[in-house]
Amino acid sequence: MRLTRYFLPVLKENPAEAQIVSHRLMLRAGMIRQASAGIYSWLPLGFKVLRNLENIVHEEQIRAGHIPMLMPTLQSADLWRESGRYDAYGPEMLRITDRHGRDMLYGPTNEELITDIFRNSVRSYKDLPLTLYHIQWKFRDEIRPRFGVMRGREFYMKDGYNFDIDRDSAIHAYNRHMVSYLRTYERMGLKAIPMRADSGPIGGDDTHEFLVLADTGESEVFYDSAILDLKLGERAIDYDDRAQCAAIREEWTTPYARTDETHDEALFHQQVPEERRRSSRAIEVGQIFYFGTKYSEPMKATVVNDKGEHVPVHMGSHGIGVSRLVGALIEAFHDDRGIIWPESVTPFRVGIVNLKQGDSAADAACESLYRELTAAGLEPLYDDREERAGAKFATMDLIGLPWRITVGPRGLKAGVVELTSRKTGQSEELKPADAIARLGELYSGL
RNA sequence: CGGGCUAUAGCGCAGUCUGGUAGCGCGUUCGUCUGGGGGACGAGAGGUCGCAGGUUCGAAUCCUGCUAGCCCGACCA
Repeated sequence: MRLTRYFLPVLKENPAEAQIVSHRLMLRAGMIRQASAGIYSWLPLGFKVLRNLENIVHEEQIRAGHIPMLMPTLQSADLWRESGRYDAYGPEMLRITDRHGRDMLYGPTNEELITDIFRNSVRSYKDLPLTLYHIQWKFRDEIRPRFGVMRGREFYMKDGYNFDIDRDSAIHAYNRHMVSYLRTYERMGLKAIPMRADSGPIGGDDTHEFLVLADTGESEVFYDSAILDLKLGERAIDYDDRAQCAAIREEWTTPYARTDETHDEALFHQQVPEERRRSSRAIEVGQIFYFGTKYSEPMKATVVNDKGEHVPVHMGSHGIGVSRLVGALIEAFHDDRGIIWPESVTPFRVGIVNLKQGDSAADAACESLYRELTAAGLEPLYDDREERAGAKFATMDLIGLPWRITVGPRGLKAGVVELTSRKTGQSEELKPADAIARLGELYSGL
């Protein structure tokens, strides 16, 4: 993409309403604009990041054997009356009446709808296990939206629902989700810690939240620093292997890690030596639940088991806040000049800065780099504006592309361009072809 | 929902107390010079002063009502 043909309305000054760094940077980098309280338009740059995150989530869900679908944002109140949550959910649920006077709602979550779909189509235990998910906009009419997309009223969320014949099988689904979530966050470059949590209005017995440590987080957390060393890395995972998934859950949930809701100071001291005790702020980016037959019983979602008996299915639900993750990533990866995207989620893989627009050698070198990077799938953003070097650098630093190729007459005389890491600020001078090859290596596997 | 605050050009703000030609910085447009970290000079464009009503010869400014947004708290992916 050429910057002169893109839509990137960056701001030099901080908008007054933005208090925390991710909100400020998303506004300044032209990623979002507020439409009303807690509701945002996603401008092209922000939309690209959102899509990248969504793709990672899809890939990891599908890898775990979960099946994508799409449910509507608007739902009928009838199903919610059936589960008893129409009244229980309270004013946080946005209620709407259609022209016929029917009660509708903008879905804050989808347990009822998915359970309805399931019970109308699945009859036999032979169709289980089944995990369906979708990524869809949700609306929760928060009392006080804030922090930009981290705490919006409208938000984009992956929510999935597993249906299993018995508790053991549903617990495997729970463990499998934990593993796939760990992998998802790891791919985004994030360290997300599963913590024992409260189940809240969704209800259930077993639940973990995934938290990313950040000073601006809304939750207070307590954990054993040893958990920070855990990594899935490249290990082969068989999502059908119950023992392996259970072992990974064990590995990640053995070290003490709890939110303030479930924190037990005495237990914390008993289990964790003082030098490894940590407390911090953190951002919740996902949660998994096992809730057994809480919805299947009232909504009569049953299957026939191998003995010919009708039994309610065991369910769980699992969510990843995709739009919130954009904010969480920025909270985790930024400096005083702007955002620093991990390679796996960056909106463009490399920025090309032409230091002297209009200089025939510089222009030609940039055009050729632009063509070749594009052809190599290394999606570049070419700053071809008539701006001075400083302004171009400032823009690149702000929007946070991990790599930058700087092209100027001075270097071109020696036949080199400069490849710079946004993260470290370190540069190396390379021939253009070598810079492209180097970027190919840096992005291999992504 | 309790407490605090804000609303004036795309963004950041002054002007409101004490009513009288709507301003500044950044951005933006055109031109010239510049050219390796938000450059300089010159010339422009851009505003129903959140909305409605009232007081007044005259309202961004005073009065009344409303709306929207932000911050702290309780609540939440």
